[in-house]
Amino acid sequence: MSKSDTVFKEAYNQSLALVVEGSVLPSEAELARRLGVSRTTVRAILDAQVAAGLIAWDSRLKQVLRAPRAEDYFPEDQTDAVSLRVERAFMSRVLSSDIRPGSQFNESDFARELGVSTSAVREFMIRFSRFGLIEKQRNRHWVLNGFTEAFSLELFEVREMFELRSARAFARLPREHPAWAALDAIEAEHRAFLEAPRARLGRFPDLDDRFHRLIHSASSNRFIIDFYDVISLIFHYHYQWSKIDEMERNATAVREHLDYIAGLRSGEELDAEFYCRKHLATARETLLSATRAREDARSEAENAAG
Amino acid sequence: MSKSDTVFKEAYNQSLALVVEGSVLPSEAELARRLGVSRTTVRAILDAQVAAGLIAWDSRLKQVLRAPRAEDYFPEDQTDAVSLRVERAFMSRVLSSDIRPGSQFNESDFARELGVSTSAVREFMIRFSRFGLIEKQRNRHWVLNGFTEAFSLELFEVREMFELRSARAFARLPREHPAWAALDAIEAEHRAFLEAPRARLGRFPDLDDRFHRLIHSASSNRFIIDFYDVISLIFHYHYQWSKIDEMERNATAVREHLDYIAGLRSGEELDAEFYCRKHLATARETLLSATRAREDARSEAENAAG
DNA sequence: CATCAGTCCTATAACGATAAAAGACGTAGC
DNA sequence: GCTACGTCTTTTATCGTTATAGGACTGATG
Repeated sequence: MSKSDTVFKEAYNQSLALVVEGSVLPSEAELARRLGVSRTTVRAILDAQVAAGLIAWDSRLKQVLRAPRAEDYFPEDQTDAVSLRVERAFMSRVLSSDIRPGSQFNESDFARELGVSTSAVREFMIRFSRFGLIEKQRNRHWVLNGFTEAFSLELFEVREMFELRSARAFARLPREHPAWAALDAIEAEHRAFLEAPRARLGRFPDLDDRFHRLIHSASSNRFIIDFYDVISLIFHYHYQWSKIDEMERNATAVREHLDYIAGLRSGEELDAEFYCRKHLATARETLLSATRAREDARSEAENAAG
Repeated sequence: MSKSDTVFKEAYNQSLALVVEGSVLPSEAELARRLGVSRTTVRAILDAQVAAGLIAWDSRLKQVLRAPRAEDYFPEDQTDAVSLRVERAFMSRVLSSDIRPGSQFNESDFARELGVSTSAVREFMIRFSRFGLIEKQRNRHWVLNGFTEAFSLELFEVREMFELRSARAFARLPREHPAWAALDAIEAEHRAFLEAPRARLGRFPDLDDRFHRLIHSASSNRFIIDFYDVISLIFHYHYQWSKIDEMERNATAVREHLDYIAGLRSGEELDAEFYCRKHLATARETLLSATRAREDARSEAENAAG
């Protein structure tokens, strides 16, 4: 095989939303813009829609013939890039409790298990090594460091430094800076969350991510902003993994965010700093308790085995 | 082609230092340890030495027949891993003044130019992207951000945060901690430098690197320690590129390091912090002036061309 | 005359293959 | 009984190839 057609499949699925009976599809360039792909891919999608009998396509006229049915969609698992599949498989392995820190990791075994090429795994490992969970010596195997308590502590030490600095920078931004408008919008989303938390269950991680990224962007420092990718990834998988008390944790975080936002708005750097620290301390504890639980589970399993 | 035999060639060249007329080579395992390679590679080296008539090899006896000559060595450019060649070529391109920030970068052209495969370039780019000088959008080309003044400022902002924290942590280390002994050794090297700077010309970058890495290690934080790789790489190529006033700059840095060391030893965190800040300010200025000179050269060239 | 589609070329993502290097295991020699 | 060597297996580094996606150019169309 060669390059996978996940971009095509994902965009094809998205494009079906525009296929409304009796309507006419826009120009290729317009479709390309809306779907976020190139015109080449759009043309491939249109060809496929013709083949499926969804549309009639003659140059400028793209007439919808029938509404899409469930079987017109590509299965979801085929729409993710190989790299994403590798990432997910890898993270679920790292987050699972049976990884001993310092254990070796084999590229080709993992590739075989997932049904992808060794290069795909290899490139993932290289990309992933900046997250501090794996390391390698030249010409030797990769070593899994394990998602340990030490890792969480080190991660949060840097996060605190970076976010405090960013929060202070944010508080100093001139009032006409677009970041304030973005903050207003995010604050509104938070209030909506408080009002109907149940309806928005599972959508907090995304909001959380956007909130913290906005804060970090005020640093205007690519290293600080990039570092948030590490935190973001860890939290992304962490949320998926530990669903206990989700509602309560989210509610706490939302309230802390609102205080934090108020602190930023006050223009008093010390206020911003105070609420920033407070929120980070909570987030730190949440992550640490999960990390400890996993480490306990692992050592217990080892004792039982040994 | 497949995996390159640079490990073999490099180790072969090194092994020739042990080939002294009339002597006998140690065991395979011992050689492997000394050369830092596997026994497999050692055996390949011994085979090659036999083929070159350098030694007679019969099981445990490895009798040297003649001293190595100049032509017994592999040329130096064949002893570097492909990845290292890619790195060097890439850095000299980024550091050269004719890169416009935001310009595109083509994997296959670069691969053809260097005579390596596209995968080699690709893996390098992935590895290198954590240095903040390049970026990519999915399914699109790489973008060179350029080694601009903004880059240097952002780099130093983070460096200051990390090194100050590390220096404070260092000052707090208990006196029996091995880091203090390492610091003693490095201090002695600095004093030797002051006494005979000319004899040690060109060897300061290595000393500088080891000194700062030692400081950073006191943070016990993998993210802080890893970040020093970024700084180290930038400085490595920067030193090679800007040789003006080298002696003077080195002498200043050595004196600042000695003050910094004294500050760490005093046990007063404020002292350590003061001299740390002072040294970092100098380093920052040095890098910035070089960055500005390069940016000026570029815009001048562009004006001349436009 | 701006927007659209047809066509073609180029660059990237992913693959599988191969030689180099690492490493494991058993046996021989001192 | 330890150390060293012979042999074999496993794993990585690097390569070249292929299908997909991006993008540029050009003529057609309203």
